[in-house]
Amino acid sequence: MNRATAQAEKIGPRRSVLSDETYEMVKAMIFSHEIAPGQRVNIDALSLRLGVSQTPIREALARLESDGLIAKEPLKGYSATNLLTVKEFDDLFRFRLLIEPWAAEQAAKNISNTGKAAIRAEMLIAKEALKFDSNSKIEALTEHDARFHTLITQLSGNASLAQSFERTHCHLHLFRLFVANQKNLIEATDRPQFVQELFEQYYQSGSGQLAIKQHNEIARAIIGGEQKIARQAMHDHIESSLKRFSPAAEAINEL
Amino acid sequence: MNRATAQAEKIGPRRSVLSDETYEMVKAMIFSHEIAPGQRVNIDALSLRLGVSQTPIREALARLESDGLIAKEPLKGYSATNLLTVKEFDDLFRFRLLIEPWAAEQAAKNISNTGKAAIRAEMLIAKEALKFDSNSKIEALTEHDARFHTLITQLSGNASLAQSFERTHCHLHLFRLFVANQKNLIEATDRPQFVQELFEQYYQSGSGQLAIKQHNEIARAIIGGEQKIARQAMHDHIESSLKRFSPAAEAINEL
DNA sequence: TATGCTCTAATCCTATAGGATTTTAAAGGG
DNA sequence: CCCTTTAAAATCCTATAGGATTAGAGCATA
Repeated sequence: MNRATAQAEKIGPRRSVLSDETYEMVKAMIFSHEIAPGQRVNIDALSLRLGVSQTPIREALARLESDGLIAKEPLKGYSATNLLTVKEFDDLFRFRLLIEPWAAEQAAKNISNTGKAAIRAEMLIAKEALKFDSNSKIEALTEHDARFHTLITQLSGNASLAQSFERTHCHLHLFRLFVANQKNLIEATDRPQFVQELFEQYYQSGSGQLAIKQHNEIARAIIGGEQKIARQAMHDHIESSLKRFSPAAEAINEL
Repeated sequence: MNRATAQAEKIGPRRSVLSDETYEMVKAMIFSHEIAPGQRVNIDALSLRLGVSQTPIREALARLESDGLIAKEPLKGYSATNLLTVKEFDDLFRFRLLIEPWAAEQAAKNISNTGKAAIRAEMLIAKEALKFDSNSKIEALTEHDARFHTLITQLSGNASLAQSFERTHCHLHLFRLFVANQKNLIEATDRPQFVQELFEQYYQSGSGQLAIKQHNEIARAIIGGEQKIARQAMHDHIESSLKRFSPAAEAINEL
């Protein structure tokens, strides 16, 4: 009796296992620079911090290592991977240019009613996100961007491709670049002018609208089943995105 | 003193950590059907079988899950993933057609002397492997194939692409299909004739030579810096490979 | 026969101790 | 003052036992 009662008193039965939750928590910590790039990750400390034992921590870290978010040096320990170098940044976008336009084309080819609904719903969220102010807007837009691109790779119907895109974790990497730049702005106001401009120009005002506009074009093409247009629109969008974020990567690498 | 001596008396200092070795061991067990597709993977049993404690087993399984080789059902346990369905098989090759021809083109563009040497060395190994008999030949050729394609994705210079290819584990999946077919042949000699033919035709006699011939063409083009030819040769090779293996996937799925 | 309960087995998670390795710091010699 | 050697601390990695929770089988009852 009292056992059942005790269980009912909890917020509810645990659905996912502890290691999965831990994985998400640690990923979020990396996302938000609570674990900074390059920083050592102490298992004991994490264990205390998250209130779980070492076992789930280890499983989460093993998965994160497989994802390329955490690096493991045998007998030394784990540490968060560094920010993308310019080369890695470029490779990432080259890779995206290889797979995402094709994904958009296939999505347009195979689009279903549920697919259309999913795209429309996502674009509605984006429209709402534009109304937010500064920081929460950036966060909301980043999340929308991640979901939008993930959705299209899934709608391509190719599981290998979708999984491969997922594992690039490109939005996490881009967001980390953003946070790093932001931190630099706060901590060092005597930075070159161009970093200031970078922040204003590429993250704040016009950039959000531009990305959403491009997303809308892609969405329209896919929903309309126009394969070639969808492909081209996605290609242009990624190239535009590359140009927008490139200075961010370069600025960090020059420090 | 005696500590140094004791260390020297061992076969050598352990380079990699136990969890890494465990990862490779379990992967090999999946590779060879010692852990059959769909079979449950018991942590305790593995722990006894490999002579290591649960901790490294858990880490290895977490990574294998991330690789898509093992599936985890929360609070139920791990199990090896099933063989590729025809759809997954098709997706995988479609994805390879997307990235590998481009990789070959880039490899031709950026080829260095060390790159040339690596390709030549790999093709020499392949030449030797052709001399082996039946089963060991197939194994040697599979391993060569894996190394060859991995090498080219690495020579593309694009880290994202190389990593993405690596994580498809395509050769492991293809080899599992092969083993499954072979097992069927042994255990059920009354299978339709076409499976017999499949085995003879696609795995044994001419197939090895054909793949090596195509590899040689790709190798020549890359070493010669002929981008377009390298691209086309890789494209044709993968399509040829798709046609060769496709019946294997279909035969298994029809069981 | 179908439903509900109990019990067993399996699995996940925790806790803790000890060996192995690296890093840090200090002491001594040049 | 600086460098090398040595010792100690910190950290990682492994091993093992046991509690908590869940899934599934077997059995009783309507």
